[in-house]
Amino acid sequence: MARVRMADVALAAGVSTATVSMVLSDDPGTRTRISSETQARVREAAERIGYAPNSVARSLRTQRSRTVGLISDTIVTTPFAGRMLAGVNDLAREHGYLVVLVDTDDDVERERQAISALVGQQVEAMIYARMWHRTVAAPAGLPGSTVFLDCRPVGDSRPATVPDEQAGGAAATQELIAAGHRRIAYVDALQDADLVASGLRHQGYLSALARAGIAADPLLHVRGSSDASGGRAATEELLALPVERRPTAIFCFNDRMAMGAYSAARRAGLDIPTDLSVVGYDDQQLVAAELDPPLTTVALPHYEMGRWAMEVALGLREAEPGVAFLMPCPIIRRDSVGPPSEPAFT
Amino acid sequence: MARVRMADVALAAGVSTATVSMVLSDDPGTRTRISSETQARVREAAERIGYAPNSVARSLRTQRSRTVGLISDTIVTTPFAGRMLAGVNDLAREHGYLVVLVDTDDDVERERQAISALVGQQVEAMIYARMWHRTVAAPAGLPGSTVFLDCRPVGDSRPATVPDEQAGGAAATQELIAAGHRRIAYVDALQDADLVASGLRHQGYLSALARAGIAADPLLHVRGSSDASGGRAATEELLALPVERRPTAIFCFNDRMAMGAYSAARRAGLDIPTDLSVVGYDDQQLVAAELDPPLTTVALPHYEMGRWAMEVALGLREAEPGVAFLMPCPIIRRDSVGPPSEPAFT
DNA sequence: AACAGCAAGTTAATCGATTAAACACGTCGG
DNA sequence: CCGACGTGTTTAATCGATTAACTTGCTGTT
Repeated sequence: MARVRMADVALAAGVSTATVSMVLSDDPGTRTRISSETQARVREAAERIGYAPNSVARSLRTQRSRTVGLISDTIVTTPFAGRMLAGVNDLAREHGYLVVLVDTDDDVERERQAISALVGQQVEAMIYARMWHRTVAAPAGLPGSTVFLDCRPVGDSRPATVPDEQAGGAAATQELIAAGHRRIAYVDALQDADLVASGLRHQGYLSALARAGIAADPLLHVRGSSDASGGRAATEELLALPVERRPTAIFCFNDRMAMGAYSAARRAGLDIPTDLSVVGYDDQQLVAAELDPPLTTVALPHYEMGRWAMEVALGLREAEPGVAFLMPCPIIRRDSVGPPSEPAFT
Repeated sequence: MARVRMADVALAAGVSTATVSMVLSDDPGTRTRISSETQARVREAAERIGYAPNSVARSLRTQRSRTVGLISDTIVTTPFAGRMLAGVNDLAREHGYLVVLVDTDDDVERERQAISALVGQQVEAMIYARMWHRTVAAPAGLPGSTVFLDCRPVGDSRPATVPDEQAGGAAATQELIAAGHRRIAYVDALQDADLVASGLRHQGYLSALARAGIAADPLLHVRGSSDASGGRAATEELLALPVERRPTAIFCFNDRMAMGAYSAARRAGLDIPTDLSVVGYDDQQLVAAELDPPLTTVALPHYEMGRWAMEVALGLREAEPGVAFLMPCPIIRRDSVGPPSEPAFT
């Protein structure tokens, strides 16, 4: 079961390995032309004895591995990972690259090991991905050709891309304003310096309100843990407000909190969207679309960010140095937004 | 920015590259012993000039790449992928292996390319994963060391692992029987030859019923599309039954269908678990636990299957040839199961 | 004195492909 | 008839590490 080498093909075709190499890597750059007769003989022989090139040897010789390394903190807990990976992977495949994946589980020592393992593998580029939008201190040892995905490296001018959370927050809020709402709550996550998304979405919310000439009511900015139970508790707090201060619409930090808002509304006997409109964030797979009614939400552009990172990594696209590329977050309209039940007057 | 090679270390330490190689790969198998003085000098030099081994060259020489290939159909659409990948990846890391990931998007031509690319990369083993439990015709070109993950190759004796769906279906049903239910429905997916899980879970359901001496009522086996809307429609069908034939508990093919069952129950004014008990399947991340009330379900052992496949691939575990290893599906108890509202009499 | 035995290294072949440079053999213009 | 040139192919160096086989210089034994 010994693998068939180029030398075997050369032997079978009665030529030298140089000829075989030139024939099989048939780019026009091959200096000299091989007679088409010889070419045919070589190809036939290669086919017949089942030759498959050894890319390890090729990589060593050419110093090009056609491989990129992807370092991520956790592929495990987030369903977004898939979309990001898919973006990276699709682009890699389209250009004949292979992706070597390492998950560090957010452990600094593992990260160090992963980086040196990938550098040792001669990866041509590296993508450093976080599964939640964060600012990070770029770890040592990352090559110059590193691209940061879903994180901003501090004091580092290498390319990076993150979602445009602020525009997304504004779009979500605008969606509610456009439906006629004036009392719009923001159900935020708990304060966390690492969770940059929370603050940015809030800024988007405030700016959309300001643009529409609506004064922000601090009572309508509530917080909870960023899961269904937190969203439910925060929403219950809002619904306990005296009726004239109560929101007619809420924008939730994420889809899981929106699930909680659905529960709270249901328990209060409120129908969505008749009595309360809800907008989420993330467009979580198998969740947002499956809620009853399906949730209007803002999508996190993971697939697009993955592609972008890979394009930059492969040098197919220039990135402005020093600033993270803000990827737009499109709003996904479903059925959880309607006009306010009592028309809003100024 | 030229990479530092072993020759540079040798020069810096005043020894030959052979010595450097022996020192740095410090396994006891190194035939001759190098004086500890020289060892120290080599290590110091390597450290000082920042030597990192070139694993491409090493792989070429040793014919061992310490790399395994993972071929999957779709990492994109399923949130399970992460758990499977995590299992594969954790084990790889623990043993110093790297994972090269290729997603074929279920395209035969891409699959062919992926296989030959991985073989060319000299991967030491290959894992062929499907994201949904299926039977597959093993594609040509896969090396003997391939392990099948979440799929059964037909007429192939290479190792494979799939979830023990039948035992899982029985466990879910048993959970409801133990709570006192006798009229237990199975909300199944639509018939689909490829979806082996559906039939197996149904068999488990039937056997648990039989074991408890409960006659299966064909009216209680309904089907719908395998998402929330299908689950909802199927559940509505069940709730439209005359009260004495109506189920007091339902076992859903998956968690998304269970979400639909929740909607249907809610709209019918039924409380879960007081008026209706529900058990799901999959333990879908960020879904099952976030429902209100949190859903009791059967977990798909993706992480464990990923580890198992990698253990077998690395030769750390023997697999019985010709039969797929059935990985147990543990039941995850949450709050959607309670006693039937009217005590069940025989 | 002769030599076995060992410790501590070194030399050089090797893995499988790529590629610059050399070579062999026409052919053609002057 | 000679050299210049073109065409088609081969030779051999190279990528960076590993490792079998060999060298060198001692020590200890008979």
